[in-house]
Amino acid sequence: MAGVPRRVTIREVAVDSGLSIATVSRALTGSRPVGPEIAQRAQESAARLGYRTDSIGRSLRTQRTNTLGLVIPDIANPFFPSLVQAVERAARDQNLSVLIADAANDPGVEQAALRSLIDHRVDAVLISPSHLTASRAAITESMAAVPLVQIDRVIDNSLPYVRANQSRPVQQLVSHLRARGRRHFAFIAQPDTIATSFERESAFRELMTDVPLRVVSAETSAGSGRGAVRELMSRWPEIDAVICANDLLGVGALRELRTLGRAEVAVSGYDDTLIAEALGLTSVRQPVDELAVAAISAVLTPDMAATRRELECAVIFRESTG
Amino acid sequence: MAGVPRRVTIREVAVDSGLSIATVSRALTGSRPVGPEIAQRAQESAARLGYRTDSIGRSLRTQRTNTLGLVIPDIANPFFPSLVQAVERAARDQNLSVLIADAANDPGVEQAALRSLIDHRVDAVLISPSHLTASRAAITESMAAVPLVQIDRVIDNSLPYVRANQSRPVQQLVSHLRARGRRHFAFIAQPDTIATSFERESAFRELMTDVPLRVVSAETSAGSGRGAVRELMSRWPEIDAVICANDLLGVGALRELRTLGRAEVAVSGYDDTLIAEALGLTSVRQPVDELAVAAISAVLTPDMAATRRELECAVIFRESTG
DNA sequence: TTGGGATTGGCAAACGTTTTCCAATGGGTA
DNA sequence: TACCCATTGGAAAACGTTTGCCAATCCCAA
Repeated sequence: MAGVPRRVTIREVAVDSGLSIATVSRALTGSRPVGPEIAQRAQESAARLGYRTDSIGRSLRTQRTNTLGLVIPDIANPFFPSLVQAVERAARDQNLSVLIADAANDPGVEQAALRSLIDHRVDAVLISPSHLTASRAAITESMAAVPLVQIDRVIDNSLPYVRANQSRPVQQLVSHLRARGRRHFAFIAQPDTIATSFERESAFRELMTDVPLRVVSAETSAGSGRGAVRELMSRWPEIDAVICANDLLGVGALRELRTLGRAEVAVSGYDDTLIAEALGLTSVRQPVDELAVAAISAVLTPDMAATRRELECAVIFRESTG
Repeated sequence: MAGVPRRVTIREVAVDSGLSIATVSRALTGSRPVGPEIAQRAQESAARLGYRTDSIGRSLRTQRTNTLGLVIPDIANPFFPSLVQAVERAARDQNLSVLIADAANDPGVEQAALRSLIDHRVDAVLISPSHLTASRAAITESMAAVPLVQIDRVIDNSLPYVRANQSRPVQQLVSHLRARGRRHFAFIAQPDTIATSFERESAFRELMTDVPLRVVSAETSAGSGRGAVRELMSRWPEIDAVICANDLLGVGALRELRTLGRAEVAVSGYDDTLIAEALGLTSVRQPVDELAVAAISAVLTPDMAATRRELECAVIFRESTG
């Protein structure tokens, strides 16, 4: 194949244009005014030679990479691609690139990922921690080396974060369903080491202080959702509404209820992924774009230490809740 | 917050250990043998001071970044997160990082993404092109600057690629269904500007040369899949098997068939995403891990020009096909 | 004893850029 | 006319690393 051709350097542009390297740099970056005729000469040469600033050279000098690190707990969880997309969009608006690292739900991998990002000299890190407690060490370690903000999942309130309120949507769901006559609620939870899930479950528990509490735990998969529903319905056949900690569990619940001939039971999911829309599953949409924008601006401001933002979700009602 | 502390440089390690910079470098990278006692001194100093090699300095000198660019057409398409994951795993094994760029199904964005990756001096690029024809220009442009290989979707056979055979699974599906008594097949296609979809559709068409051909086009969404099913069933009520170009369409088809009271019709999807498993939808699993490994090794070998690999998929049969 | 080769430490030169100085020019004011 | 200041071009010094060269040392063989 071609074999990659040597890149054009700023020195060659300088020679070609008869200007000094410094002047060419200034003409191209606008870091200081240059005479109009000079500027044009520099730009023309650069264009003709096909010069593109070498980001490595620039980074070495400026000590900035214009790159953001984003650590997500599990890209296979369909919520996170949408977060990735949002962060990429928001980053592009600031002329930043995004280095994505997947923790594969493993705090060990997460720690390695953080170190790798720091080694790559990212300017800042956004992280959605994989584990409520086990992620802490790596995060505090990282904060010594790079500005960092928790996004979506937050495991430490004393550190910067940008989050969405997870309890209000649960309240809205329950009151909406009560208004429509549902009385016997159940909740299918994920492991409570997932920060957001923990908050969703807590919100549900608080709403149930005066009535029987029906909660079962599940793993993050549709199969697990089905098993959870079987358990719920056999223990409490009176159940008429099931709130799930995410969409995948919701899908499993929906399917198993149909199998059991209890399709009249209301079901809701969480995260409003494609699946929810595809199946008419009521779900909760997180404001990913706003989260991304807020997180990036947070992590770039100097007084970032003060940054704590909480945004609101929107409940999307669909057929699964009648 | 802390304000990021200045990083420890190799010079400080040299001073601390009483060795020269060159020797420290060699002791740490192993680029040339050093005496055992010297090596230990260097390593101890580095460890004590918390030295981490600055990748920018290294990259400037070596002209390598140990970073791979991965351009995907649409991260919201649930197949691609699994590809991303596979590429990340394979890259980690080679001590490479992955810079992910999402083309948002837009060749314009895709071109910008490629340029951005090249500006970031990635060592190589893997790309799953967003458009059968419109992606061409940006790709050939990029190949002049960086080794590149098409992964999964291939739009130009004359350029390096690592792909999965898309027609064989369709053949297997059809013959499996025929063996089980299905006779009247239909296909729900995606836009034929998607390379893999185009191949799936072509395979189906070839199988139908002796029998009526029933194909409708749809967009990549469950809603569109439902509409497609309505159209199919009203035109050809005899249909007893629907093959869909991806899982999302399959979900839509499944749902609409149930609505129409035609749940006995067999349905298959493609890509074997979480959704397929959740709903018991027969689907086709692509060998993402093998694709990733092959693509990376391809793009790193010098005689990459010769690289053309084709791997095989596996059909995963589930309830939706009886 | 001496010569030669292998081993290994260090100096200094890159890699490509931005930016700090300095100098030169020109214009405006006294 | 003389002086000062603002403007803008250029030389050179970083940024942190790897590596080509040279030199020193050591060991072995003749």
